[in-house]
Amino acid sequence: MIWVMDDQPVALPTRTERKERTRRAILDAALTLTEQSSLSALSLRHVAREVGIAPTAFYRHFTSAEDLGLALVDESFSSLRRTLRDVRAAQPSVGGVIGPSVEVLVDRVRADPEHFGFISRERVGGLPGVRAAIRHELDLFEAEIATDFARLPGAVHWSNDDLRTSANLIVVAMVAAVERLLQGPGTPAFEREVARTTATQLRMLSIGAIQWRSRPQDRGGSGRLRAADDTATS
Amino acid sequence: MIWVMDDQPVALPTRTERKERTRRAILDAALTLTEQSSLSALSLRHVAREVGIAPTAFYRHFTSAEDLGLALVDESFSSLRRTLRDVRAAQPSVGGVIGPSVEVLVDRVRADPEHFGFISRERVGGLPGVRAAIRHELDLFEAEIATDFARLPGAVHWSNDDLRTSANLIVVAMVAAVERLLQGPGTPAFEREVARTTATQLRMLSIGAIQWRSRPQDRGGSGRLRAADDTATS
DNA sequence: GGTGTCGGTGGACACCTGTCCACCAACTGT
DNA sequence: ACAGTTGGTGGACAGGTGTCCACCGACACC
Repeated sequence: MIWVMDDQPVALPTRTERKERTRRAILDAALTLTEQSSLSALSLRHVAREVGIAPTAFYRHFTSAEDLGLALVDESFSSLRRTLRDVRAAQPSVGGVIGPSVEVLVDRVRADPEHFGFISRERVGGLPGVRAAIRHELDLFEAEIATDFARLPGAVHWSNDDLRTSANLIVVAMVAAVERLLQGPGTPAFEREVARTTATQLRMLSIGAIQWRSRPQDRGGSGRLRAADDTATS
Repeated sequence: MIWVMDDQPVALPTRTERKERTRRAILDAALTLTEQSSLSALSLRHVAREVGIAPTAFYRHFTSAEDLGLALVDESFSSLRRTLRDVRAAQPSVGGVIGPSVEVLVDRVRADPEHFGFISRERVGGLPGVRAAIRHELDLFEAEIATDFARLPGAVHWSNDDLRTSANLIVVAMVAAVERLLQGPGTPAFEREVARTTATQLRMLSIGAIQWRSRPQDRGGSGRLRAADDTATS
């Protein structure tokens, strides 16, 4: 590998710097190469060719494709996790946090579609270890949302089960929003439409969750199915 | 290929029957072989070996792997579509349809996890044609649910946008339920837990959707973001 | 009863795959 | 200044891949 800048060889950076650089190049190459397929179908030789190194040099950085995948999962979530935590911390109310959260999510997806595409693809059907890592991250996120709910005034009477159940659907809706963003056209109008739809869904859900939990017979999370199935009609 | 039954050669079935039989065998083999990976990573030779035919014989039945995938999509949805339609037709109310629908879904997934696994894996990141076919099926389903909503008394005032938005989240929640069923342990207790959670989510959502739509300022689906973001708090 | 259709065969083609190995050159710490 | 660590090389290996081709033999139809 030759290091040039402005067509002139530059002072060679330190060894660890160079290693970090090729590591990044491998991660980026893997990200672009899995754009149209999945990590399990990723060819190690393709990555090497894209990066410009010999195939075996890959093993100097990652022990396996799964190892690479785990690094990508970590990378993908770290920035989003931080950003969303900031947003939620700045907003005291559930209703107030929905708009900004969705906006942040849409912004992040636009800024870095490769990482989100990778996550949404490997979330199902990828290598088991990678899949588990993604599920763990989403579970953490779900738990954080449930904690937010629990902090609301009057939340002391809500069961943990129902907290997790509603938080789960929120995460599911956000994942679905990301998938819609990635599969649809990248136009600003489409992004706005998805943001609007998702925000509406989350608001519907929080309204319903609050009404639902305020029913006395549902406190305690006993697991019993509701006797009256048609409470939501008319 | 040799046709035997009870260790005795039987009367050979007609040619079209035999063709249909190997076609089925190919579909089944593809289904079991993609269980751990994705269709795009499916080896045509593996399928042939599993079925017990020469690799090239595959082309007598399908022109490509994508062709095979489309057949599997069709197969996967046809039975579920029929069953769910029957359930919804038999129940006049939204709340009343939730329990049976979830039960039917769980039953179908238990009865045929391979097909549902295939769908949930190929829904994202698979071959583009297959992905599009799955999305189309889910869109149809979403439209049917929206139509059901529209038939409810008082629904004339609801905007089409909001109908689709809530129907979309219902489909999303059901897809997520299927994924949870497939990734978790197949125990009856777990299945009951998922069914209970999903039913709760759908009920929360329908309650919220009804409350949401009854607000005058939200009729018409103009696309304007709500001015008051914290309507759902306290 | 003869003829043509058709599901299936098996070999060959050119290419791609992950991983092992010995080797190298240059950066690093002493 | 030297020895050791280390990122990267390139060839070789034993397989695996999709697809083309000529060919076969039995069922289907006139």
